[in-house]
Amino acid sequence: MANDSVSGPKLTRNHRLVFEALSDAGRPMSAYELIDAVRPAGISAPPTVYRALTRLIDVGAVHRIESRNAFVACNHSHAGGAAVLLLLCNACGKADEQDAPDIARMVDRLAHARDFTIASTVLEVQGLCADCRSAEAGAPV
Amino acid sequence: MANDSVSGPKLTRNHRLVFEALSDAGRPMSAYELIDAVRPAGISAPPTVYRALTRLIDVGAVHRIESRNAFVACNHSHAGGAAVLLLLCNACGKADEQDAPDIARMVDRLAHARDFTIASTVLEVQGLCADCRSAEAGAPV
DNA sequence: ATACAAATGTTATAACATAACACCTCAGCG
DNA sequence: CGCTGAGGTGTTATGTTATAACATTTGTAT
Repeated sequence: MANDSVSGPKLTRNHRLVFEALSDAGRPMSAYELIDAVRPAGISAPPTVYRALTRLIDVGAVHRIESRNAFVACNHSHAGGAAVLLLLCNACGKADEQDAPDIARMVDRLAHARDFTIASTVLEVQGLCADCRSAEAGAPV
Repeated sequence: MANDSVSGPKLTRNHRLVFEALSDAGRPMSAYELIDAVRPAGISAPPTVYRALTRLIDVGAVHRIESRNAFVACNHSHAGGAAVLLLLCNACGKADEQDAPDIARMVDRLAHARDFTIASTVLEVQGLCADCRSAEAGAPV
């Protein structure tokens, strides 16, 4: 687990419960899957989980996957809050978070050339991860 | 309008109605805004509009904006079906579609280095467009 | 102790999207 | 002509994702 202690701002019990559920899963989860996961701890209302997610995203401990309406625990050093590229496998569902400062820089440059002020950046790729591709090749139907 | 005649595969009346509504708007619309827009033409059920959107996205006439659950008519030459970068203004709501073959190439390269096979790519940037930024600077409160 | 800011609990509902199935339309063909 | 099959459409219902609104509690500083 890379982010056991998100040190900066204080996180509450709810925040920690949600983060740990997501982190333990090791894969993206929908908000409602997460609700199911923390229900045993007594959380069962959507707003509670959505609030925790919003907070965790703010502090950089969680990423939202826009193209899936899902969330994933950040496993990544976060050098400077730069944009991150997510490789999303359509077969196993895993999300592989990549640092891509060079790509982020080109996006910045393009935006700047258009006089566009960036607030946030979404870089997501869907496809087949290495494992699933070899599995598919090796074990046909 | 760049895409008045999406020549390739045959589009039906419904497809055209939906595309024209979206194209005429000149901005992103949600599926349900689109339903309202085509209701006068007799379309009023979500599946009808979603089916048209799916088709239009397949033929490249429409883009889905993942970070907004919205759709926008493509205004763009589509050289080779390469990924496109969307600049999304949080103030006026407009979507500015940019060709970014260099960025797409770097994404491809990174994915390839990770043995990841790309099916599709989402590149979206949220922020303030040039117009809205000057408006904000010039007319405070 | 008190008072304020932030987080939480709770109910209800809004917004986005699809399953399932019946019917229609039209091209191709005997 | 009339059959047939594929793709599109209409319709109903429901599933999934997300937030509004407001009462209550908790944590913290004074």
